Amino acid sequence: MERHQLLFPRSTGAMTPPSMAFPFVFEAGGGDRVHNAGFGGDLMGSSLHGFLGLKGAEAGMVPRSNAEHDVAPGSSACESAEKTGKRKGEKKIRRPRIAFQTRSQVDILDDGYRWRKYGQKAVKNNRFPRSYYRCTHPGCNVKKQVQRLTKDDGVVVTTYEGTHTHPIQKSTENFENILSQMQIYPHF
DNA sequence: CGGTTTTGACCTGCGC
DNA sequence: GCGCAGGTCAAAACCG
Repeated sequence: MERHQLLFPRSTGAMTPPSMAFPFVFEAGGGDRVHNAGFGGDLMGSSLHGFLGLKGAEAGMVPRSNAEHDVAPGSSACESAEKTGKRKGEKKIRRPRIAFQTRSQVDILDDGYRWRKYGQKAVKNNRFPRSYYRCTHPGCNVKKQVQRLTKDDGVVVTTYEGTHTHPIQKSTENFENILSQMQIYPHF
């Protein structure tokens, strides 16, 4: 698999079938600098309603078998507990996840939220480590994973998990440029 | 000095 | 049951 799948969880309540997933690649700034891109804000209200909002979404999981050796969503999310001190005995909470690719020289695209890195891990079948970030806003448990593709180190896969419970924290006007350059691949 | 990053250890789920 | 791989914690280091 080359392209990562972007999942738009629907409100149907049914598990989103893999066929609904489509790769989602946008390229920004000719691959030069992307770090001023920002999500959220107007984005949610216009072009991609619910992109990071994911209101009421539930599914968004890709079956492990579908992901094979690919990055992000295949990783079956152990994300077990909410890490409030204990890890065991809690049920699995599956949050909506969105994964997409960007072509960028930098790993971190600035989506307008503040993120704190809490881990980095080498993953199999990938030369590049995966980085784990959490939204620093109090009470907001949104996480994201960032990983560069082995096959194309110009491509960064970002996986968002969860819903921001607060407004975006800084201007996202740059991101609209990204959106306008966004490329959606209807098949993969 | 407060917030962020780094990094090794630890925990959990899954496949064999 | 065991080992592997992925995800998270937490202390120390780093930086503005």
